[in-house]
This record gives sequence, structure tokens and C-alpha cells, in this order.
Amino acid sequence: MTITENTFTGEFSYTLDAKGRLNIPSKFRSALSPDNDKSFVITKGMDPCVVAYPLVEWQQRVESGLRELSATSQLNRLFVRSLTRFATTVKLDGQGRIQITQFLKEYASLDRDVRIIGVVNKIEIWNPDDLQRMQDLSQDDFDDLSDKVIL
Amino acid sequence: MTITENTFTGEFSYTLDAKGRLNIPSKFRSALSPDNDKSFVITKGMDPCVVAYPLVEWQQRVESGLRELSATSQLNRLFVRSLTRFATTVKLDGQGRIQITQFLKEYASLDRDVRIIGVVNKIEIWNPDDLQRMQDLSQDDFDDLSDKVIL
DNA sequence: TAACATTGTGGGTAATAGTGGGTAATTATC
DNA sequence: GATAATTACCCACTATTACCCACAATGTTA
Repeated sequence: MTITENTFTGEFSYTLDAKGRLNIPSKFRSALSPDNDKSFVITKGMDPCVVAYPLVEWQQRVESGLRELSATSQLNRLFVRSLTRFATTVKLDGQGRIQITQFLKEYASLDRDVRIIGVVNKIEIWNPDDLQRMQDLSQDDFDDLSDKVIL
Repeated sequence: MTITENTFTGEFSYTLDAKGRLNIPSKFRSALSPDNDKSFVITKGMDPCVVAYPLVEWQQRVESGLRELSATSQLNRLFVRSLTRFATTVKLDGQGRIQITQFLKEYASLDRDVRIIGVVNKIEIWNPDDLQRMQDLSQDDFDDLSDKVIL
């Protein structure tokens, strides 16, 4: 058990097997607090990757907000639909793996080799090539954001 | 078994058979809390789709809301009538399927192949082509709603 | 260093899910 | 009240999934 629960850091290489199963790094599994019932909600990320939220994180930050939106507004309906359509609750199997849905595999062009990275409160699952391409954030942008975030 | 009851997410492809029966995804069935007596209320959606509410969700949130609306204005009465006229309580059969009424099939132009999506507290049943045709949110609208809802 | 535990990966098998169809029961129609 | 149409219930088949066991590689402990 780690001190900081539901906080994920680090980058790991794993393989998506023939049955569509993906191992979650042991470090992430032990960081997942028990109230999550060993479950994540996986969905499409803003970037071309799969994002996995601890179940409770999703419920508290996303789902509860969506519940309050009135369905009489078409804009709201589109918004809710766009978030929930691609979200699936998945539970770790006995070996600590989750099942990636066909749609998300295609969306993030996940093949056999995948890169899993911890992004504080959530996990991202990438095709290694796409991740590489994405990492070329300019130094200026980086400095700019660093100023805002870190003291 | 998930710990989140009466919450539906994800998108699934199913077929409406010759008898008008439609399978409800196993994930949705197990998310349906027992007090619903394996029943949904299906009715016309605001969009060109069929909407299915868990029975108690319909009774507690929709029906009671409509009751308050119905008396005030003619517009409200029309609105209430349009929702309730076509509302039918349907119960899952032994294989977990529901029966779609002729009217709703025509309203949502449901043929053989249908797309079922979970929209938090209810389920939508779409003709795949219509669902595809639904326009996406603009990035601005999306960001706007994200700020309001999430966190 | 030997014994043991953990982790990532693969595969077999039993259970479940999705689909289709037959037949009895119910409802509607004349 | 008899017949036709519809619905509900049951059984069956196939593909997928969930669950279990296995094993090599690495890390840990005595």
C-alpha cells in the first residue's frame, strides 16, 4: 500500500494480448484505493489515447455532474452522450488485467505494444509511436506552463 | 456486478429480431437495481431515438416532474402528453430482451441493426445511421460545458 | 546462495451472452 | 364464441467472455 492513493506516476511498456487484455502496472494497482472495487472507467482521451479513471474518481468528478444537467437542452444531451458513449467500466481480472474494448483499441490505434503512463489522477494508454510524436512539446510552451503550475 | 447501480455507460451494437425483441446489454442488466423488477419505461426521446428509463427512475424523477409541469401552461401539457402517450413499461424476458412497440420502432426508424448507448441514468436506442448523423459539439461548447460540469 | 514471492504473459475450459425459433397462452377481431 | 393475431415462455445453438492454472523472469528474504 502506498501513502498517496489514486495517484499514478511513471511510464511502463506492456503488451495487449490476443484476447484484448492489458496488464495494469503493479504500482498502479496497489495505488488504487479499495473503494474502487478494482475498477476503472476507460474512455477516449482528448488526445489519441485511452484514458482510465479510477471508478470513484469518474463517479465523483464526471458522472455526478452529468446527472445534474437537464436533458431538455439539446446541447446538454450532446455533451452527455459524447462523454458516456465511449466510457466503459472495467474490472481487473485475477491477474490484474483489464479488457480494452474494440472501439477504444481502434481509436487509440493500439496494437500489441502499448505504453502506459500515470498522469496524477488518471492513467493514459498510448500507442508508443503516437506518444513519441506527442512529446515534442516546444520548450517555450513547457516553460510557460511550468511557471503557472509550479510555485 | 458493479457497485454503481442504475448508471449506464458505453455503446453496443445489437439486432432487433423479427419479433421486435431487443437484447439489453448484459452490463446494463446487471446495473439495473433489483427494485426495478427487471423493468424499463420506454418512450420517445427528444432526439430521434427511443429512450429507456429504469422503472423507478421514471416513477421518481420523470413522472413526478411531469406532474408538476402538467397543470401550468398549454405548452407544458403538450410536452407532458407527448412523453406519456408513448411511454410503455416493458419487462425483460428470460433472455434479457425487451419488446419495442411498433410506434417507437417507426419513430426512431429502427430496422434490424441498432445501437444502444448508456447515458448515465437512462438508455438510448438508435438507428446507427441517425446516431452517426448527429452533429458533434463544437470545441467551444464542449469546453464551456466541461468547465461547468467537471470538478 | 538457495528458497520463495511477485510480476508479466499465455492458454484451456466452463460459464455467460447474443440470437433465433417453436409452441402455448393471451388478446383481439369478427 | 370461434378464429386469427399477437405476445409470453421455453429451448437451443454459437461466439465471446470470465475464470482458472501455468510458467518464465525478476526481485526479495532468510
